[in-house]
Amino acid sequence: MKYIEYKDLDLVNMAGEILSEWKKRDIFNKSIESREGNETFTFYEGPPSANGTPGIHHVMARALKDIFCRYKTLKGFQVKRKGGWDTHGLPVEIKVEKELGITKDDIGKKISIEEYNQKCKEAVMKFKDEWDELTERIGYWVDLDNPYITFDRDYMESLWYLLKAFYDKGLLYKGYTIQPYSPAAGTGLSSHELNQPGCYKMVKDTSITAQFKIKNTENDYFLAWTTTPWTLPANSALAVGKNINYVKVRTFNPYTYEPVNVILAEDRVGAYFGADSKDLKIEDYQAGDKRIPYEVIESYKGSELVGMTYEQLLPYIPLPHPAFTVVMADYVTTEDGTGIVHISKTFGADDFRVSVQNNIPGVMVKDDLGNDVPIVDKKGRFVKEITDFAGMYVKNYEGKDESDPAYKSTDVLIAIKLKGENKAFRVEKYEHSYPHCWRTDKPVLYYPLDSWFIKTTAYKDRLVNLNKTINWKPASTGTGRFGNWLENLVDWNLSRSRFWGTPLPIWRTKDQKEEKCIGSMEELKAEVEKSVEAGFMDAPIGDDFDLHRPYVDNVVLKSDSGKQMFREEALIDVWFDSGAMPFAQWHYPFENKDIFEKSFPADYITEGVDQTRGWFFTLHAIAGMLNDSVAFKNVIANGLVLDKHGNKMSKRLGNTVDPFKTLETFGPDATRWYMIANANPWDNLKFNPEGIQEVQRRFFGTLHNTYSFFALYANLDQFTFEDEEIPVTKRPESDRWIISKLNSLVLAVDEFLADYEPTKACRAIQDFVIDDLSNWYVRLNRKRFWVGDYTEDKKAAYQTLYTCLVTVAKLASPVAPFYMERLFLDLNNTTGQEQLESVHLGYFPEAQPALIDKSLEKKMKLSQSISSLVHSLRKKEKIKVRQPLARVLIPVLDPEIKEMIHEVEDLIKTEVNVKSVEYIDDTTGVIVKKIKPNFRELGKKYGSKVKHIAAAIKEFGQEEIGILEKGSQLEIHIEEETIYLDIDDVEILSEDIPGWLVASDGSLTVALDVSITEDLRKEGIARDLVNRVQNLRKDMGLEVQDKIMISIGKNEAMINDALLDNKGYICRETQALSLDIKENLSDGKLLEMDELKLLVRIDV
RNA sequence: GGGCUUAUAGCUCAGCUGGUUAGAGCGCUACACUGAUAAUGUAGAGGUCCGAGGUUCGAGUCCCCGUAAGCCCA
Repeated sequence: MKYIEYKDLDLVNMAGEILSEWKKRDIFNKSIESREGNETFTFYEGPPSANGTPGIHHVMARALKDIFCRYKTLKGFQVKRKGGWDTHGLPVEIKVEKELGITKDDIGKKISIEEYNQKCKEAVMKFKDEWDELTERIGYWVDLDNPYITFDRDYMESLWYLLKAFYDKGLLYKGYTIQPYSPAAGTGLSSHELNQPGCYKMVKDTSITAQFKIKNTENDYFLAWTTTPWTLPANSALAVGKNINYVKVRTFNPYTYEPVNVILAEDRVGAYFGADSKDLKIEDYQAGDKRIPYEVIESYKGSELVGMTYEQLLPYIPLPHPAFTVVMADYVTTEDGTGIVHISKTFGADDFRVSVQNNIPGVMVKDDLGNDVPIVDKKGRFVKEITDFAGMYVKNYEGKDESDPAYKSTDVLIAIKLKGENKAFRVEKYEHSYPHCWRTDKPVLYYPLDSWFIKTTAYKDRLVNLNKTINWKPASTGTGRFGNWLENLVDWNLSRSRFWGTPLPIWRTKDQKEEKCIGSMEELKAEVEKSVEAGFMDAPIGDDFDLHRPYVDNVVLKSDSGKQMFREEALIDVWFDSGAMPFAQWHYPFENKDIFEKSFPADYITEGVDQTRGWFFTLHAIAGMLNDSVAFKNVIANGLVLDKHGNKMSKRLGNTVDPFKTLETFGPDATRWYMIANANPWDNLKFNPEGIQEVQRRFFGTLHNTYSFFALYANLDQFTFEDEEIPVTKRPESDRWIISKLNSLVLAVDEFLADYEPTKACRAIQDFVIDDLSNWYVRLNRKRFWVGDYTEDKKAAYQTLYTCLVTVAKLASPVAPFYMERLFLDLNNTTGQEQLESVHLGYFPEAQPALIDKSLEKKMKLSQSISSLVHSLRKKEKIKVRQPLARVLIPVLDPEIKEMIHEVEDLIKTEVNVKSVEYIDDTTGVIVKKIKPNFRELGKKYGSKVKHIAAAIKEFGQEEIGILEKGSQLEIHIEEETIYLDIDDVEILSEDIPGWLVASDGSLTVALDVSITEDLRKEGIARDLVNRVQNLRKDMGLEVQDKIMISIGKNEAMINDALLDNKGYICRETQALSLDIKENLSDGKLLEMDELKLLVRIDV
């Protein structure tokens, strides 16, 4: 059987062929089945949403998932990977709304919820086929046949189970958050609705800078500015910035003319006090003066103000301490206002958050049912407790004519009241952008709305600690982005008021006094039966009951006291869906308990860094709170894929890359390799197709060339690895070297992949293939493959190269699964070395440390450096490599180095075509040495004196160097101090050999003898001839193994001698049976070699 | 506004715990090689290591303040 020889490398078609082979032979399943009973490695697939087409970044993400699953499979683990689809949520709904040309309001009116949800269900899998195709074509092995789907009843039942588990632990509660709310429409608005064009409008509002009197002072006030004066009755705290500087200013209130001391940010003084008032004297002030004097009398850091208390501004509803305290908030700026921010817990999202963090209560009143409600009702009116303004709309929701001169907004009325009470420092109209309801065009309020929460804060410390056990790649995402997020955790708002999602399984009585949380289908059925008995429902529900809206909404349950219970309207956050996948993908705990237990937590997950607070968090929170465990042990948070200029890809800019086209052009392997090798996956990737091309040419091209080289000659020699393997120790030095390098590579790649460093692994493989294997080993050993008989040496060469290629195929197979499969099969199918039908069913190569010879690697490095230096000298002297030279001289001071070079002498000699390598040591006395300070050593010993010592060392001549080399100490004087230097404090290098042509690199120096003797010249001519004959052979279209006869026209004696002296060599090299010099050669070809002309004829 | 990341040659990236000439590949220029040949070798040009300060005998590397870009959150 022969190795397949290829014309050229077609990575695209090759991948297609491999793909159909895999399918035909069911290789993916075999890669799992063949590991049955082995230790498992658990991977969780972060479910994509198939309602859009996949992009190029999905290639990156999927490659990253695939690489480690394949690697672990090679390491013997059983790696099951269940695919999944994320199907619920807002993006789906919005897309459907758009398609149907409806808005949220129309749902339940123009279209029934039932129909609408049906549309969503259809839409969400719209592009599933494209996704599946991409997954397959990039070689991402994942079980697409049995995926988990978040809208499945079983999946949702697991979600209900989990929600009930939270509920039973007392971790699921109803509270409120501050959300955009439209009193005119009587509904909350999502951020998506707020982002509709035209929602934000410039409006002129009355803004007030209010004076908050500091407790236990005569007339000291904090100044805080607001553009929503109607929230001032709800003020319960003031916020300052940590690093902002504040000052106390002595001045007068412009409305009451009373003397006041006001505190505000230093940077804002200019905005409140005119420069023209600067020179005025406090004492000269007369009540009513237009210009008011001021004087800065004290200054504070923001942190110094924290904890100070003040009197309630509008004391309608008293509150206990710590209300009316100064707190710190990160969002305070000095761009406008006073640098002190008024906080009303019930009417601002930031305010609410800061209040919760500081235990500040909100200003609230009791409603008829005894529940806490804000001081503005749902219609936008002040409640009766706000006596002065009771029943007044906080904004103009009743449609009053604002152009009427008598019209006064509530904000203005509040301003008037404050002015009168010496509580307003400034009142002015302020134009700013403010959101409006897209339905009613009326201003939006930020308003507390009911929400269901998971009390994540109760487990904050545990979640923080569990996170510390997770191996994050990169680490900073774990400690920084994710860690900080956990440190500042707030309760998880689960509620979404939408239609297409998992309904919250909680039923309540009308009076809100009784409630029930349902955790399974069985439980629901049982409760419904009770309800049917009680006459609340007509019929029981079956096993096929759909848990979606509107069906669950129609379920009315019976409370313990016999009352009707209705479902709380909320759907849950879709992130709960995906975060629950470790449980729900197995329909846990209703089925597959054992599978779940074996596959929890995950060993590895990876998604984009944008998932940090999405999937990564919800996985972590659910697992941490319910199972007291991490959900994943290792995680790669990969970066973005940008266009080649570093811009974000977007449809609008038209710089997106079609993954299918990319795969069609470059094939999956080069694409994957490029994406992983070019930059660490957690860095953003500047995607440039030219980069893939380079990978294709440089890495895959070189590897393929190496294989082709091997295949060509191995086929000629019929090498199929049938013979005994020659012990590595018995192989030539260069074989042992590349085998040593190969084993070092195996260790390195294993280590990198185990450490989730795919980029380093790729680069190591790449360097090995290109530099070590192709450019050095193969180049140096070419002759062994094509000259002479099938000797032991040749066998060793084949075996060595084969081992290198097959090992590279295995090492690189996780990243380039198609090409490496091809390479492996092409090799292994011929030799039958391993009983494997796929490289992916095999095992990761075992490194044999005994075969790693670091000193040999070092030797080879030396020979490479020396060769490179000689090449550069030849080049300088314009002596081509074909011309043999007599000798290279290498000055060596270190006998160890000398010994090492000596061992690779032969290599050097062939590589640079010289007859001998000679060493010059000290004894010859011709070497000029150079001395350099060893800063690392000197720094340790002498610290600040290093500079002076270095200067002294620079002055040293050969004599001082000699002293140190003998092992004696050298005494030098630095600033009246005597310092004894020894050999370790310096580096001694040979620099020059007078009268020779030298080149040096670091500590290596070589000299080349460039004199060409007659013998050398003759040999050069012979080599030249070989070269020309080879060209002729090629021109004649001869095969490598074809034999020829050479005839040459007679020439001058020297040339004839040159040819005859080297006849054996010439014949051997050119596969010639004879070489004759003929007196009269008529029909030869005239060859020009430098200044020579030869008439040559070749006969087959 | 906050958190995190990134910034080194025209481009893509290395640069370990600080050590004195900052590297590689691609690209460019020149030359060589010519049975791996749409390959390969050698050499050259190309750097205020984003900016300003600081620590240190010594900073691309450590600290601080900025600038720009990106992501997430407000």
